[in-house]
Amino acid sequence: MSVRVRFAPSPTGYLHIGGLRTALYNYLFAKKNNGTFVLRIEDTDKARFVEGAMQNLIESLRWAGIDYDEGPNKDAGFGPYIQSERIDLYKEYAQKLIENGNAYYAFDTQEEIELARQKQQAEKLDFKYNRNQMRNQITLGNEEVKSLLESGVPFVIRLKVPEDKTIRFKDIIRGEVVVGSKEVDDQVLLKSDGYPTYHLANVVDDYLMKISHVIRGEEWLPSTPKHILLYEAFNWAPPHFAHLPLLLNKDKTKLSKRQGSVAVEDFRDKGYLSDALVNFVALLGWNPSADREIYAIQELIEHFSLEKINKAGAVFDVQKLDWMNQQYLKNLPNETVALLIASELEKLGIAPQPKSYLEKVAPLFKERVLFVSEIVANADYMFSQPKDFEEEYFKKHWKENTKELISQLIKAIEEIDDFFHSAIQEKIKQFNEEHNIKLKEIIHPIRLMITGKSAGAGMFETMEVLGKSECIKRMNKFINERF
RNA sequence: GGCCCCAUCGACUAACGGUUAGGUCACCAGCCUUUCACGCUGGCAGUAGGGGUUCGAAUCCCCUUGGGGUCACCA
Repeated sequence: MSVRVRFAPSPTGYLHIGGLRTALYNYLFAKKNNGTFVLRIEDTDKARFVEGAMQNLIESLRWAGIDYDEGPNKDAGFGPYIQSERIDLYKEYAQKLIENGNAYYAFDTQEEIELARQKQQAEKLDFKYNRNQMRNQITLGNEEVKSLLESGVPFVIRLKVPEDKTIRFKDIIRGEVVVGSKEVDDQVLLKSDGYPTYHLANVVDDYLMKISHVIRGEEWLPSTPKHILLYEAFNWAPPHFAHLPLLLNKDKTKLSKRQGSVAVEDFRDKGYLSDALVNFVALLGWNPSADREIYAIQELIEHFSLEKINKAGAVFDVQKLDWMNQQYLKNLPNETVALLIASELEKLGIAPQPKSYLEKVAPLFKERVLFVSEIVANADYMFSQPKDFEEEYFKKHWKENTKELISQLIKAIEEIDDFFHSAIQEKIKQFNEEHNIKLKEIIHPIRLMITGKSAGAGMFETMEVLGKSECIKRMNKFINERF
């Protein structure tokens, strides 16, 4: 049997980080098994329609490097992949369940259901739709139903859950799960607006799209018995199930936007690299060996297995993600980092710099920051003359004789022909020997004058990149304006 | 509350009955050093509790406790 999996998000705005992981695991499983990764859009809630949400979702997936084999605009014969375009299909299948006695029409209004709910709550009972007391095909009889239907009153179709039956299914991650049918409500399958509920739509689609493995979040575990019942009602073989542990907030509740960013696009905007995010998220709840942290997507695919997925939820803690981002950033080619710096400059409205220049700036800073944005923020002096000078730094390293030394040093620096860091270093070393001073005594004042800051990349390298005349200009300017 | 799921350092995890319970992030100390980082070395820190089973339990079983999810004409 060929492996076919799907990621089936509801387009309600953005791609949730938990959704990213679900998509990723589906993707990894598909690729590992030479299978097919399907994207299906579950937009059966008209009330929650969000303009552009689907495009946004697809864009986020693409950014993360997760491309779908089948889905919107990529029909391989199982489409359409957008549920709102499949409405007739669900009606047709709901009808089949009516015919084979596994579902029934119901005409209760929202108010009537609410009333029944309150009544049961008053008696301290859990709410369950009582098919023998409500207005439906069972209490009304077929004749009455027929005329109601003809008169055009709104109706829903509900699943007729067997009275007393033990429902069992095997979850790849959790083992066997057993639930009594008493615990399962007569779920609405077809809503009064003619749209299906999730339960009907996902079962029908998974069957029609020949999905072999349903890999989804653990929040679906409690409703899986309903789905099993539906497969049985249709007389279909159910797919394999794997319910993923949840991603958690720091307080261990289900990851939500109340407690921080959860949208993939937010992480992108903050400057996280997609490879780092994917690597990090992959290792939340799954780990191939634990003796290594950094895995390229191809390696994730090679090692992936559903059996090794953890059962317990995983706290989403960005500390390790930040570290991972740094790891990826410092291993990025300079040309790539240069591009990222360029777009960061543009974002801040700073004048663009030549590509060749940025490629020299990149290696100086890429391994000392977590994000590219920090390069621009911390090393602003690489893009314009420093305006502020750290006073503490000045006090600490500027001595009585420093000014006089610098005047002479500038002359020495002017003599350097090939302004490379090695030559600069050599010249300064010579200068130090002549004046009988240590490197420490001169390098900090130089850093201060040229960068204004106490922290930065290697000073000789920094000088090389800035260039001889710029360095001299800055030193003269400092001396002239300061004293 | 009913039902379901879960439980190893602060966080992510490894150990598929036999290990001084390992690694990574974070934290602390040191080294490196022209600052800041990177890097390197070391340290702190965990099997929720109680019963079994077994020669032997983090690992298997039961109970307790704790946490989470879910109970819509939302997905």
